[in-house]
Amino acid sequence: MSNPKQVTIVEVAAAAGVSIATVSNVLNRGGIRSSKETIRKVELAAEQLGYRRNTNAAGLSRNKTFEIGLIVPVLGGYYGQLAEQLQLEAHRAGYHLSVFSSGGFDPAIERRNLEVLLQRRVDGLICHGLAMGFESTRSIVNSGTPLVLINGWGWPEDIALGAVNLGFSEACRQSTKLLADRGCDLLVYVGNKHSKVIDGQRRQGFETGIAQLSSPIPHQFVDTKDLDMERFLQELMMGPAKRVGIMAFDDYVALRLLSMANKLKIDMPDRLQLIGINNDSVSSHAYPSISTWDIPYYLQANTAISKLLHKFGHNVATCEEREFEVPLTFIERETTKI
Amino acid sequence: MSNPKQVTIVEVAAAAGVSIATVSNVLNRGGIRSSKETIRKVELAAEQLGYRRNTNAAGLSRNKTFEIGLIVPVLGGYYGQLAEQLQLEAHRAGYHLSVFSSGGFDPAIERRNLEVLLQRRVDGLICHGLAMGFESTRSIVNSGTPLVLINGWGWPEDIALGAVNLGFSEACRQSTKLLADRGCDLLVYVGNKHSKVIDGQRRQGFETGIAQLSSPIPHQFVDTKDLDMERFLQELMMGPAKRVGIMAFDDYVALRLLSMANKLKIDMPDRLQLIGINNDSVSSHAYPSISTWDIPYYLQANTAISKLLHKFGHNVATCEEREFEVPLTFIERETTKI
DNA sequence: CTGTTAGCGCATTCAG
DNA sequence: CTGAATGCGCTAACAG
Repeated sequence: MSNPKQVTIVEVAAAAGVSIATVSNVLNRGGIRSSKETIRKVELAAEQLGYRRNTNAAGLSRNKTFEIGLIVPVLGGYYGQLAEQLQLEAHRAGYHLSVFSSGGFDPAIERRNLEVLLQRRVDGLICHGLAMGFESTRSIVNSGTPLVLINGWGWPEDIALGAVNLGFSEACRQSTKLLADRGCDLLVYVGNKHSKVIDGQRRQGFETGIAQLSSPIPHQFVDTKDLDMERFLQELMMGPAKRVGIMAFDDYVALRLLSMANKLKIDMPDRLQLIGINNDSVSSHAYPSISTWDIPYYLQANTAISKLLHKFGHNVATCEEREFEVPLTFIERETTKI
Repeated sequence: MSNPKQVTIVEVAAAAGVSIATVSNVLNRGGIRSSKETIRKVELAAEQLGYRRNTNAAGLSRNKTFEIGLIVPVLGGYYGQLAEQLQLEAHRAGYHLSVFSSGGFDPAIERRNLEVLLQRRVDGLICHGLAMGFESTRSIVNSGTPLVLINGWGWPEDIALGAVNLGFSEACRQSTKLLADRGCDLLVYVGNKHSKVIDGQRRQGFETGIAQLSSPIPHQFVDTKDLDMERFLQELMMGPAKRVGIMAFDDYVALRLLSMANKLKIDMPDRLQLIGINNDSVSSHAYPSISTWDIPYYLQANTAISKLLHKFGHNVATCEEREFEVPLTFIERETTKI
């Protein structure tokens, strides 16, 4: 017995001198109206007794919890921003959002949290960058709970309702063009294979961009993990390239490159140009400030929630496509401006 | 009717040819043992039918949810790290943690989330930097749900079980000494009044430190909000001080100062020294890298959860003090090393 | 309009 | 060891 017994509608009913059904009616403002008098009495009694509805009981009774579960890899940066926005959108629709972290792509934790959410009978699920594979996910989530993926490319229809994906690929594609236009004669993508699928999208966009260049430019791929940044930049500067353009995995990777460039006194943007992704606050506060791609959190969150609401039967406009791609917008700052 | 009807113990019982009570027993590994044979039958049936326990119903029935609610001002940086750690500790104790954000100290959102959590009958609550005042909080949380505060100084006993606070004050106090030792002849605290109570702690520690200096050093207070950093740093450099020591509100503020200093080509650490707080990843990746105070997340999370567990009746060691202060540890980096 | 009743899914006595 | 019965707090018909 954890809590010292909370007030229930039974007590409120007694205090107000009405039946529990009446209490339930007035307190939830259902279709049924009550007389002014009873409303007053009930509200007063509820107020005085400090009544607080037990939503678990309510959910049990009507088989609907008005809860949406969210699982993100980590509570910070881009994921955190998204979560905030999702919470807002959920609230707007009368739901609440419970946020869980998979502890940095840990499949075990992710799985546990998924299980917890399902056991809570959440009405819907939003998952970002599922670390588990198709099969694993399917076996867990086949209960009929609607699932919307964020940044989930090519997931089977029987698992997820749909997905809202960020246009990383396109952003990276355009970045190569942009860096080429700015006069870069060597292009490099500094990835992060830790975030497997997202890294894949970015890399692919970069490759596509390279292939579409009007005049070919040498390029290379490296990964943050096995990279000695200092040595890497030094060699770049001693190489034949007059101006190197780097597409960084995200703003944090960009910041690290930028810091090292500062240390090596590399002239930015003359000898080195840099583009990040996310428009994290660090990108604008760094010196020089980092050009980056901004994420339309509102659009992202709104479409994700809308997909769920639609499934719930709410009458909302929602895109038909299963995989909706939201475009990023370029924010030009000092690392590329010439 | 949101979900297309989930499997219940009734069906499992039928399939296994036993009663629901038996199912409940074997599935929850309660005190009561069952025969090997029934265990097998039940587990098989549950497995095949894809049974998943409805924790809401279970919670309703035993008046215990094994859920802990967490409210943080924002899902990112320090707060995010803490949330991750709290989730871990909660898991370890057999609870799960639902994370909510108050959307950046928004009292309305905070209040709504608190209410939601209370209505869900969470077993316990952990709140970080409550935006609402004493009275407001008391009126909401007086239901008997145990509440532990993080960074809540001087809260009345009838509201919160206790608090675990970070030693910001002490860290700032020591920082002044340190900057003085490094030869700074002007000390300034760049605060952030947006985070009222935390800013207060830091400022106070800074003041104390100043007062305790063996030989007095001129000092000043400014606030991030109404500060033109460029002009501010320029004037500092043109002033009489040979070496300025800045205690920044946190690593992000420090990064902004550092970036501006880089832009103005101010020599760090010779003419300007800088200390941040939080040991955020940016502090180590900036150039020059930022000296800062590291937060013992594990200790923080562990004591917070322990306080709750203790209240729940679990037999755990827990500190007696109502307000437990966890000390920060200094990480020296290039902005102060000479 | 208001009260009565029958569940929601599960845990928990208390008899067999 | 197992099962029938009761209740957790609330909602949803359905009667009055």
